[in-house]
Amino acid sequence: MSAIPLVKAGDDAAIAGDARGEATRQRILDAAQKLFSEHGSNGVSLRAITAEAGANSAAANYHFGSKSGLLEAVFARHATGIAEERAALLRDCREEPGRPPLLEQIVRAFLEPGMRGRHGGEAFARFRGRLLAENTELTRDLYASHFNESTGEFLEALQAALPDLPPQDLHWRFHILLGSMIYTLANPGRINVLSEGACDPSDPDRALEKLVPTLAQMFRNPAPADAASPGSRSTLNKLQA
Amino acid sequence: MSAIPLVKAGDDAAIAGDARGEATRQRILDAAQKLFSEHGSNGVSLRAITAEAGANSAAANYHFGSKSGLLEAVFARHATGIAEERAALLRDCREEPGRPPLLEQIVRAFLEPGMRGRHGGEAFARFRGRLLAENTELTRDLYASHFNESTGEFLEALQAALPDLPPQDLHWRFHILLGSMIYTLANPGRINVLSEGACDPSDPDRALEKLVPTLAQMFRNPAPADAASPGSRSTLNKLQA
DNA sequence: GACTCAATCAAACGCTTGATTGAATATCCT
DNA sequence: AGGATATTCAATCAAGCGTTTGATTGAGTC
Repeated sequence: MSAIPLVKAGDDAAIAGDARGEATRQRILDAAQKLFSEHGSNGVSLRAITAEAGANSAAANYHFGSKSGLLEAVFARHATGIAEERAALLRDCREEPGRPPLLEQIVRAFLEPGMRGRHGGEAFARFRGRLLAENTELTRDLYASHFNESTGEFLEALQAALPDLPPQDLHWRFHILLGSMIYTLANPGRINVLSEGACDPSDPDRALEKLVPTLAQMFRNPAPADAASPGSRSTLNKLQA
Repeated sequence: MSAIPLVKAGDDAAIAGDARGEATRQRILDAAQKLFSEHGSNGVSLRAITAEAGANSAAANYHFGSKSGLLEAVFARHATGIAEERAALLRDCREEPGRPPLLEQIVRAFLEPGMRGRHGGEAFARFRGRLLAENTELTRDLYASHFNESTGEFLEALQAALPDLPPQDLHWRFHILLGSMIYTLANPGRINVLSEGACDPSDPDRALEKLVPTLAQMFRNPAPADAASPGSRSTLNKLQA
């Protein structure tokens, strides 16, 4: 009894488990994903999660070993699918019959799998956004182990499509892409009162429609002259001190 | 001992407060800013903060009333200065002798005050990033009350500089600007293993050097043809800035 | 020298946290 | 059917949480 009944990431164990156990397991994952995405992993108690899932308070520890084990499980449940779909879409870009892949295609191949469709949908998207913001060692490891490989492929594809863009600029523009994606994902419902409905990040389709062409075009812009703002810089610096 | 002018037996405890009290107050603010920015407001205990500050465990509640009171105080300490400097820099853009202000100037006027210089420097920047990610009602109110006004002015200035850009696109591009700024701020030390030093968000000067021209250029791009999603390829041919 | 009062302190309050236990119960296999 | 296994349950644990308390300090005022 005192031994660890923890069901490891083993898929066969999940299949072998009876229907009742698997059902509450999924309900706990759903509840955790929802509450984690709303309040962050530190803002929610295991009790609140199991209550939301209609399970006993000990159920989370039984099924996932610990709170961080539950967090890992919530992440892993959909992250793999996203990475795989990204890779598949990127492959489709390359195999396009004629010319080199369009930037819009590449950008969309990166953004779309994580922003809509299956793979948890909006709930998992917000969950990832929150997690990325927390930026603990655990979350960094989770992201790295699930996404680093496919992200590297996208960087290569972008560089191949933009041979004249210095790698440094390429990385910064990808940084901007990541930031705006995460900022979009993290927005629950709505944020920006100022936009008065003009910009609604909570609608994934609309967000993609706007982000993809804008970001693709941003990638396409030529690298700015490096000493781009010497004039404006000095005028601005005057005011300092 | 002291030459303090007669302090009316009044309520201004802050003025009447002796040097000892004000010093620990500041130490607590510094410690809270640091620890909040590293672990989020839910990830740090008041005890850890007061310990870091070298103060008694009750000191935080004494000086700030509650944990959220402390959070508000940390935020308010520098937020006002940032908003004011932003507004001042934006005014300078408008009063530029010659022609309409450059987009680069406007973008820099928005980004620079919050990313370097005084106003708390990197520590406060990370603090804001973390806070924005938490997105509670409190943090949303804090941001709205301190930044909404000046942000609105920037939106107006950008729209004036880009009269042909539809407001909707304007707001989405500003959304991208915000997202990349916050993503940059939130990065403590380092994140992206993939960039191998090509993109180091923890260096504010370097980040500004890259973000300002890239984002300004993004604003300057013409609005993409609106039928974006059905034929994501048809939008390409048009632009080759 | 008596008095005031912001500031500090050690100690405790009531409560929630993540985790564990052992008994009770459902499910599967032969 | 029956024994093994997997799951649920109520109860409990130590630890940590934010906050409150009453006493103490020490500089400033009368």
